[in-house]
Amino acid sequence: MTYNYNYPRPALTVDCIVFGLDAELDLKIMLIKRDISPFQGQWAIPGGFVRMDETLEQAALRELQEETGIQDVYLEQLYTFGDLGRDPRDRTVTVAYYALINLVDQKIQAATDAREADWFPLSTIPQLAFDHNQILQTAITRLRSKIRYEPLGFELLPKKFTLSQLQKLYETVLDRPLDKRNFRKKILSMDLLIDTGTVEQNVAHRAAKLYQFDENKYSQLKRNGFNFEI
Amino acid sequence: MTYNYNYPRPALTVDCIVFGLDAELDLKIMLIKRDISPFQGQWAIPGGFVRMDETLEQAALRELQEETGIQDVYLEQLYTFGDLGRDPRDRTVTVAYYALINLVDQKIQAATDAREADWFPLSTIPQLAFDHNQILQTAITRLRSKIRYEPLGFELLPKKFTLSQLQKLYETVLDRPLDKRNFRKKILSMDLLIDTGTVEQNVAHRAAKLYQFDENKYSQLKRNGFNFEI
DNA sequence: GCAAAAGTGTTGTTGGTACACCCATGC
DNA sequence: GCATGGGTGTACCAACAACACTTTTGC
Repeated sequence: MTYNYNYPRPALTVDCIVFGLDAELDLKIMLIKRDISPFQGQWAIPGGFVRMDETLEQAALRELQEETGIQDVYLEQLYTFGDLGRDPRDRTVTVAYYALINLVDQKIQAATDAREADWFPLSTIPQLAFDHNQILQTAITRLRSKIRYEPLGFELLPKKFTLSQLQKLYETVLDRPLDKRNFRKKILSMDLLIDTGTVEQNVAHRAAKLYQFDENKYSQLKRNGFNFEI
Repeated sequence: MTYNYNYPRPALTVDCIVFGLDAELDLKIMLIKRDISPFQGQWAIPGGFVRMDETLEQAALRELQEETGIQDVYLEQLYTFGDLGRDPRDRTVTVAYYALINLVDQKIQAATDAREADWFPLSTIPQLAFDHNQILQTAITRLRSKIRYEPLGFELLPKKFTLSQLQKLYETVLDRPLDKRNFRKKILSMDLLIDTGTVEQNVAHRAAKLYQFDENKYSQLKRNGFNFEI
């Protein structure tokens, strides 16, 4: 077909699944209570319209900043949803992203612009506005498969973390137990963790070593064909 | 932010990378010569505007049908591109898809609506309109990684194929040689190929057995946690 | 001294890789 | 009979899985 700019256009939004890992290593997502119709009073994931002068990623980052105060976050495009009935008022296509953050490092205040917002554990997600439950499901599936071959886990943990925390995170996301010795052997053999020389504080048992992910080394190895894998 | 439907909207298109495998097992993509501005006379991938009454996937299928005559094709969403300068005339966001077909089975006529269209081997892709080279690069990367853990290869081959054809396809896409005995051992051990009992015809050497991919068995195994992998 | 989590090696099994020759067919 | 690709097995090695006890620390 030929280009013709006078056809009616679908509305275009971005929406964002924000995964946050709390101090107890529980994985949560941020939801916002809608204060207007449609789906007034229902929970939804943060998002909003794409402006003419910003890229899709810029729009997602801006909405996150405006609605949740989140900044400097790992963000990745997830999928674009465009089914006909997904917005009851208008034809709306949304480009979904997902973000990964650590709730201890960032101290996100859930509600910044007076709207109600909160973190929900994955086990207690209510019915969401629009097709947001479907978007969430897609995000969980993506996270679950991608964390096995990309070092996404370190985006969810604090900068310095113990091997047990890392293992527990993988067990949470992959939803199955992992053998402690084998896990440590595998992770340490990749030689991508820097021993910070410090240990965790204020624990009622032997203090664990704190490690940091070596991003520089990883991106160098990756260029040479190395594949991260758990 | 609140919903407001009166903001100006970006134009929304779908574009599609069509991978086709020819009789010589060369991987090609379909390009169409643009007959209007912008990028008039340059090659581009098929695509066009999303209508208000069709989903994104329906739009991609319709454009493929209109511009290339292709029907009944494996189609998957690739990525959504929305950089500001990608269309010189207007803000345009495109949802890119990729399709996989076999050129022998389907006998695609490249040009159906009088416009010039042709199949290009990946080694001789010209400079394309818009950001279509970038989209193509993304599609090649996706195909290369996904063919290793999803049975995409069978979408590119004819329904009945020999093990050598399958191996050559994998060598083409992965861009490295594979060991014949190990490849056969691996593939046959998954027990997903049906021996059709027939052999290829008119070859000047020992005729190879023809196999078919067992889709039913695969989707059943997949539900039980089986992972295809080459 | 006890509770709680950190840390550490070995063995058996499985799957990957490397590798070379005979077979069937058409001409 | 020769050229062409089809088809087959074994041996070595690396990675994975299973598994239990000692160490450190705070109380």
